[in-house]
Amino acid sequence: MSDERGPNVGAESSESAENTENLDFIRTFVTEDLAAGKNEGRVHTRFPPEPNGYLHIGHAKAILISFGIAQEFGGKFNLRFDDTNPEKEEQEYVDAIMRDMKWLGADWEDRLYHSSDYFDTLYEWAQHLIREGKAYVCSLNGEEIREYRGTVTEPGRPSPDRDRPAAESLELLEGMKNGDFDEGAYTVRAKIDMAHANMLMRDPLLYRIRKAKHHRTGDKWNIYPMYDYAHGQGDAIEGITHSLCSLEFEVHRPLYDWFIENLPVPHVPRQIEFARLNLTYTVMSKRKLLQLVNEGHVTGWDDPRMPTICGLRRLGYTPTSIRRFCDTIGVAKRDSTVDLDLLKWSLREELNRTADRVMAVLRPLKVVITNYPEGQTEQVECVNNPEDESAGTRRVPFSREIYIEQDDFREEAPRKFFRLKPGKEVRLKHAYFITCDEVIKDDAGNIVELRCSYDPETKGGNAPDGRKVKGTLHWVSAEHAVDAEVRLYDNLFREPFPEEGGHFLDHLNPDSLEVLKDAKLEPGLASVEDNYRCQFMRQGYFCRDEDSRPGAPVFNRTVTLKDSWAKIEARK
RNA sequence: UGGGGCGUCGUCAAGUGGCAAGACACAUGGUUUUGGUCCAUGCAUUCGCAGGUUCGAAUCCUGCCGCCCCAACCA
Repeated sequence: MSDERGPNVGAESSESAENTENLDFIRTFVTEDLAAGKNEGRVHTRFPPEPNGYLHIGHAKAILISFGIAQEFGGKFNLRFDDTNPEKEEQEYVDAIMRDMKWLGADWEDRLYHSSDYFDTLYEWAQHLIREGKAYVCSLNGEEIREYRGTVTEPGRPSPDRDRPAAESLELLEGMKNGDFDEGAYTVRAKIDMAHANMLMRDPLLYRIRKAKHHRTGDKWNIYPMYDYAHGQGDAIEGITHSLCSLEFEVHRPLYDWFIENLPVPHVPRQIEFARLNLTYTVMSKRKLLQLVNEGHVTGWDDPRMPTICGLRRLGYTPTSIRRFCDTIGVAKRDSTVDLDLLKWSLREELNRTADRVMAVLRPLKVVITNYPEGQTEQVECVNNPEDESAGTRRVPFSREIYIEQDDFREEAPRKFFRLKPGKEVRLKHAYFITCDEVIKDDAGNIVELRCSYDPETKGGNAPDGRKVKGTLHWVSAEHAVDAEVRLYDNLFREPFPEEGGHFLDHLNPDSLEVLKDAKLEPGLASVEDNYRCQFMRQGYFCRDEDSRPGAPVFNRTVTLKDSWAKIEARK
């Protein structure tokens, strides 16, 4: 009951101490805000994607941080499409983003919003700023604006329109909205400080003229708000308490706060920035991902080699493993690049516990068991998952002719090679011990078949006389095998940092995909559904691809098993 | 260069004045009908560097070094 820490350590204080233990810096801020009584005790976050590309694993981190915090603090989580640039945004992306977020488990319930929902309010607020003398309509063109802005070391100069009377600006704004002017003729700018050390505060743009059709508002608007003028206001309107974003927006925060302070917003949100995710052996920028797709280096956004959510899903990753990964990497402010091995580990960790073990021969080598009765077939009992007894067992046919993996036989093998070699005995998983008696070769000297003999006493894989074998091989009965295509995926890039040292495309891994057309699967695999995940025993975790056709299944290798034999071999 | 950030094991990441958590990776040994899993052990006398304050510093102070972001009518 009582310990030696003294009477002051009550249940309450030790509990709160536990709760603040190991919190990342954002959760610490949220906890402090709650303790200070801010936001009426509410926690409300959001994810604000621009619908101009597909979500990738970096977005998954951001989504899971915002969604996770809302969940942990009993708060709410919104999805808001930041659709302020009609030229780049498309419905296709909107649909894909929602699909991927649902798959990840980030539930926005009925709170789906768009920045474009706020265009009317934003317009009124722009009028408000003009009336207050805090914004004006500027006639400088793009080049001039840049010129007038100055540089990081020199202050800018005021626009000649900076002191345009409010009434005149208001009228011009009305004209901009109505489409009276050409694109580029005018902009609306906040009047802040042309000498500010932060370039973003040098009279930033609120609106530009764009006579583009918007995927939601159609032709209603001829002007569209800039990111900085829309984002924080959207947060305020939705009652977002903690607006979490990546580090590059840190310099935007003074402007974010300026708008909140100078507009009649209903609520004051707080922006907090964290470091975005980088992963070894891949690239994460939308531009580069788009280039990979457009130039045909991959088959599409959902190519299993892509770090996109849909690519990872197709490769065979699970939502749970991605959540686990994001939990493991944590949240901080320092730039970092996470080892791809950690992502792979997250998947293996889950699938080791949950995936069925099945037998599949990727590169078949025929074995004839000469002393096994011709025409006989028997069913052997196989454990589905040694890590989970409740997964049960299944029966797999065994017969005189089987396939084993080419790699599992060597005519000349080192003593450490535990697999099949002439005169040696190994175990066929769940079946019998066999001994290699003869190697059959074609005219070119290629090994085309093995003649082996089995020991009928070893059924199930144990010898009554207690003799042991070092190796256990997976196999598939030739007569019963299901033919399949298997796609062996590897890292898209061969360098851990493809963006360093030359062009990233120069570091593409030419062996990122190997297609095996002649794989042999155990019969049960003929009838599984797309996306079915399992372990191909001794080889890795695989997932049935959507390219599968009746009678012609296709499997993707999601991740290999750890292979310490390969390591030993590689050392030589 | 002006401003804004950041520097703790190979990679992430705790720790915020009391004497370096954890995870991945790696290494070694054991178990094993997956060379998988699992188990055991090892892996930063040191926290970018240099001074200083202190009984005591990764944590406080000073200076320096390095890396990232900002000069789109993109987000």
